[in-house]
Amino acid sequence: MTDRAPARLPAEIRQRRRFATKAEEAVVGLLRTADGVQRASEGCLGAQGISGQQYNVLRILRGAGSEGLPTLEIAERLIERTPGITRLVDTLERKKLVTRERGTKDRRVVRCRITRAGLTLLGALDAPVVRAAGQAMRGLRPAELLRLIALMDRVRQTLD
Amino acid sequence: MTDRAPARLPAEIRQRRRFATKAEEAVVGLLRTADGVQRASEGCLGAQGISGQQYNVLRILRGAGSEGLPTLEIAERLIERTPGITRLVDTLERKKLVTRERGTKDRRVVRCRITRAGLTLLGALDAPVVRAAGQAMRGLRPAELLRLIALMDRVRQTLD
DNA sequence: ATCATTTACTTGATGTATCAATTAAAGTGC
DNA sequence: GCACTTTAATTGATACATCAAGTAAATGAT
Repeated sequence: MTDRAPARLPAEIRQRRRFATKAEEAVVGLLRTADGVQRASEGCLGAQGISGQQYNVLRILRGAGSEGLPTLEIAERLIERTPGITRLVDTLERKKLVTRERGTKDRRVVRCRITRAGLTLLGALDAPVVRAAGQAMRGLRPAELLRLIALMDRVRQTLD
Repeated sequence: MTDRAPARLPAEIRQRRRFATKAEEAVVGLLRTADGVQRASEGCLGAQGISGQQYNVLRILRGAGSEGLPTLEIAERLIERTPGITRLVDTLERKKLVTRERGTKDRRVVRCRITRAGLTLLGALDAPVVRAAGQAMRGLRPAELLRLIALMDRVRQTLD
């Protein structure tokens, strides 16, 4: 028995290599990081009893102003795409956070608007959400944050 | 009327600014990018009739080898955390892709193992998944890919 | 003018996720 | 040995997501 023969392998590398390629490692890293960041940054929404998707719909409608937006345009702007936009807006309407009315010119479109109550709710969340985002990203210095943003923008440009 | 007074603002900036901070922009970018990349890279799973979470459980169990893993250890290693690990494994057991047996030493733990069928299924997915990841990340050059991975690792280190 | 197509949403069926509460076994203190 | 806590996993209630199919209005083609 010579000492050139490795006695035992560390237990962690029984999987020959965790990722076949760097692209795969990046994909997993992205999903993992997004899950953690989402958890960290959406924690403060629970206090107001709305989900992340509902919050994003409200933000989109606030951004759209008093003209509101057709239902499917909200879906297009959402962070996570969903075929369930109708029921998502249903929920917000039940909570009196948005209103809907069928268009007069084109009677197929349903225009959604945020209510006063919706604006108030969003107002109460603005500061906590910004604070939570800052916390979630505290591991990076400003320049690194910019680099991360730029890299992800580039990834998205080639998607679809 | 001097030309120093701006005549009108572009319509897009009726929302004073889209993000209050760069951290918030990064958080939204992360969620958006992850959603798109997930869609792109998990598309190939549909062919085998399993979800991304199910696929990840199978990969974890393949990595664990023949000893398998206790149910909750799978949950800890998952990309996206879930309280629904029991039912996730239920589904895989129904599909005959994993087996479960209660431990003899500690009768609380349930040890999960991947079956031959599970390994075969994973084997059929390995190449498509790597290919899809490469496609999803084709917007970045190798050095940029490494930088993205490193930045996200740093973000995760400060989470929780 | 009529019919086919597209667009904008809605609905039904089914599956998956999430939270809180529960069971059962193991460890801990005395 | 007996209560007390912790750990591992399961279950029930309810919400949310997803897919396929459907409705109704508008648009386009002949």
